[in-house]
Amino acid sequence: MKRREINPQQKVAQVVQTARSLFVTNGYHNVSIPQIVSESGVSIGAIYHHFGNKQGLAKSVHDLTLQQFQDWFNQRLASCQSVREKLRAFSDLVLEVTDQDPEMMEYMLLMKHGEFLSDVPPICSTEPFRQVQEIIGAGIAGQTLKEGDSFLAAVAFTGVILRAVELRLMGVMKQKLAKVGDNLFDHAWASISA
Amino acid sequence: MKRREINPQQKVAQVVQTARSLFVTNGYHNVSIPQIVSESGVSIGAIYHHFGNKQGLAKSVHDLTLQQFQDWFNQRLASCQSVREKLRAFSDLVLEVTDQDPEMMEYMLLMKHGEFLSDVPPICSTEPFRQVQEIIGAGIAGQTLKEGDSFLAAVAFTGVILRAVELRLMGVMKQKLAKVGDNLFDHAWASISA
DNA sequence: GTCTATAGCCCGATAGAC
DNA sequence: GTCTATCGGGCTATAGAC
Repeated sequence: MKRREINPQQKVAQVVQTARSLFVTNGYHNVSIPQIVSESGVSIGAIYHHFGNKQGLAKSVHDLTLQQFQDWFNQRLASCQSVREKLRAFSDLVLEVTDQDPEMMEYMLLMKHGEFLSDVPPICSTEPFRQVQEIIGAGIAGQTLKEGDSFLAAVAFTGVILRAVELRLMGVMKQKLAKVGDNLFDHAWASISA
Repeated sequence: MKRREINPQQKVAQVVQTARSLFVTNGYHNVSIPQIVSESGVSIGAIYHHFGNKQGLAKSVHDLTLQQFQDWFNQRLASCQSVREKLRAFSDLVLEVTDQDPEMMEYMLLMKHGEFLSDVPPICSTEPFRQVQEIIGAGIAGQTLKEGDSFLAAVAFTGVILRAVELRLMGVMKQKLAKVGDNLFDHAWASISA
């Protein structure tokens, strides 16, 4: 886990990863720089050199995390045709990430970014969620989906999926989400299909 | 707002209310006792006398808030017969509280209580949510609702409603929830009905 | 029960050697 | 670029008068 680093880029990456993990587990304000120093193995001087201050570090964590999720989503969307396939791709991605890298999902879904970062929009008004609404809007226009407001339909669809993710992250749901993916998607689809 | 208090009970209540408001707006760790002192008009000595420490104050805020929500829910349930009526009562209560006392709803839904209170179960494994699952379980047994796991169905139903609440609280949704209550309930109901 | 004053701690950030 | 040592500030909690 803590292999010796010589490359400055790897040191930076190590700090970012440690920081996200600690932020998610303990909350931003419960994490001190000295703590990040001891868990990452990078000195306080180096951290301030690279990130300026604690908030700068948080911004890096934020940007890198969101960018990665968006890249993954676009990658999967590329091989989808129908509205149903595209929404399924969203659902699958979210559930898989939750199972395999819960800290990433917890960072995106459960942290109150506004408490420590100013001028970041809520995650859910971010590109991937805009895309989901667009897909659903197209489905309504094409009469695959029930008529009505596309924003509300997107709320309903993502609500079913993301609620399960939240409950899983909070430890209320015991089983892996992969096991209930089909079932969950059926509910989500039923909430919006024509 | 800040009328002079003589009754100690009112002082306590004043502190609790101020504290919840500040916790919700700024986050627990961004709120200092001196800040609560100046906004509530109650001295630091009195606060420590009544609540022991900052966490004791947080515990009072937590218990009082949850108790109030549960009382309201039980009150409304009492006059409902069918599964659909009961679930509608849940939906209506949640949406109304969000419109009328968003701070209360934000406290319940959006705060990470585990970060500052130990040994509190997540809100969603709390009595009202247990009741919703029970109602849905009965609906499945009575074939009003689609067959399947009652926990997952409860996730789906509450997901649709609570996602809308979250988005409203985060400022992503602009309109009052009362305006979209019917629509939202239709989506939520569609996700689980037979 | 309520107040003021302050102790004691830990944090974020900086300075400056290497 | 990276490090250690340290400053200044704001916090929680306590002490003790009223």
